[in-house]
Amino acid sequence: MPAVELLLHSLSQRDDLSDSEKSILLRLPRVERKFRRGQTIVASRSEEPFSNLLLRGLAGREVMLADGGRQFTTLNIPGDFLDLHSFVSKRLDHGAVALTDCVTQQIAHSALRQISDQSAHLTRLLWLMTATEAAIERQWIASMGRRDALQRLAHFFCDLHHRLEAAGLATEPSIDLPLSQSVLADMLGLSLVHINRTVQGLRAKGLISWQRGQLSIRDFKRLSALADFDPAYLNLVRQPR
Amino acid sequence: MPAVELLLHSLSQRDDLSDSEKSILLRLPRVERKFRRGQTIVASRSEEPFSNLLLRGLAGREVMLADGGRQFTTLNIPGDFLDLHSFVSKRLDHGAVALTDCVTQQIAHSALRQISDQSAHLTRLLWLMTATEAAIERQWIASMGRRDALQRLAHFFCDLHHRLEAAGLATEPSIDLPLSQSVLADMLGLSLVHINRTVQGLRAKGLISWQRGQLSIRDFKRLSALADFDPAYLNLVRQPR
DNA sequence: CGTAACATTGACCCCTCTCAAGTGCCGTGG
DNA sequence: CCACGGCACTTGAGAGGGGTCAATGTTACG
Repeated sequence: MPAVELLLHSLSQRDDLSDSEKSILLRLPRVERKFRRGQTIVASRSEEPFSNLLLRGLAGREVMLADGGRQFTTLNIPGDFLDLHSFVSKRLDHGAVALTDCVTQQIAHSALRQISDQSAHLTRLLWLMTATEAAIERQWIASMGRRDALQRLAHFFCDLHHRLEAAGLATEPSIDLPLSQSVLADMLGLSLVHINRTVQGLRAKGLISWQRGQLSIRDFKRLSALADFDPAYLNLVRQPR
Repeated sequence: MPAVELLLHSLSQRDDLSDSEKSILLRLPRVERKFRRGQTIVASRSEEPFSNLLLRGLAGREVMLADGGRQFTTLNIPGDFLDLHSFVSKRLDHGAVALTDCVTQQIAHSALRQISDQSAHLTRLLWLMTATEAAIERQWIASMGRRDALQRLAHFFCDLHHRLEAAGLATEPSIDLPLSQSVLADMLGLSLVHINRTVQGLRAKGLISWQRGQLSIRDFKRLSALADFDPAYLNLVRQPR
């Protein structure tokens, strides 16, 4: 499925799109690019004249600290923009890294600018995308501040599963998660060793299994309860915006 | 200074505004409301038909956890919208609380809708405001994940001072910060006791003093270095958007 | 001058980190 | 077909940053 249809799917879940709006999106000029795992998709502080829509793979927004520490602020899935906000902020406050092999489509800011000038409604929906990402990141803050390692990991898995499901990429309780534990550590602000023990903790409780890049959620109810997870922040409600 | 002029000031720092754009902002209908310290300004999950622009006081965005834990995700200062994103997301993913006595101006979503339909440029600038807030929150994540208590507090003070300065509310190295340490603890994801010891740590190093609600930054250079602080994420650059 | 809210201190504990080894898997080359 | 290296995962032991509990100062204010 081409990335723009993923985008269309994602927007359609939040509001109705007219035929002309759909065709504006489908006719968006875009340039496809491939990245190997570990490659930087957009460098921190760069000022590119386009935004990247993720078509395949998983990517992360990373903030590097002076002492070499790394912290991811989001895990992006197909259908997400990695840096839609650079359309308005121009300069990126973080880097975007391919966590698996990735395919993106670059959409020129000039094209987004045309949408912005011509369709107020589409503009609001794109704005909504950045707002939803901000809401996800806010939950992330709550996790880092007030949830211990077990709850934090549980919340991460719940969030990810819900988003993949909404994107139509997780029909079953099982999802593709080909990430190393060291990446997970930098997502959740924990050490590699402790992530390992925490994953084992969730396995021991019978809440998940995770092997060879396949994550299965064995008991969604108990996992959500442990994580104090409530998907309301994902704005998955279709209504006029 | 009326809140809308604070808003105008804030937008003007990021791009030039035409006279007609200024007058659209200045003519925005708005309703002033006062809140006492501790009052909820907007309840979590509420769906209000307006957004709140903070005119005076300090407010926080709070996420409550099931176990009674509280985590703030942002400290808002005068000129900030507390919930501009509710214009597009409709339902709020967090609460907004008055941390001191506050005055806000409520701006109806219908009025924002008119701006959105009539001025693509102003819409992009409002969008930029939410994007900048998201960038601030991303730094918050990096802090919670990878900075220890001392660095985290230092980063918080640097961020706050820069934002107040940009808003024209901190001409000197000294700023009003009438917050209790218990609020700070919930901002930074630390315990009250540890915040107390950390504040004393910064004082002992001669980096700050903080008494009777007055925070003085004694050595900005060393404080920034300690915190690994770089204000680029605040988007304080005037350029076409 | 009594009370409430906030700041400070001490003692002890535990969650998570760091350091250091060891294991298992897989692709490559001999 | 096996040896080898690399990478990710796992495990153990010890240390420390930060948490909790509880008491004591301090300040503001009615």
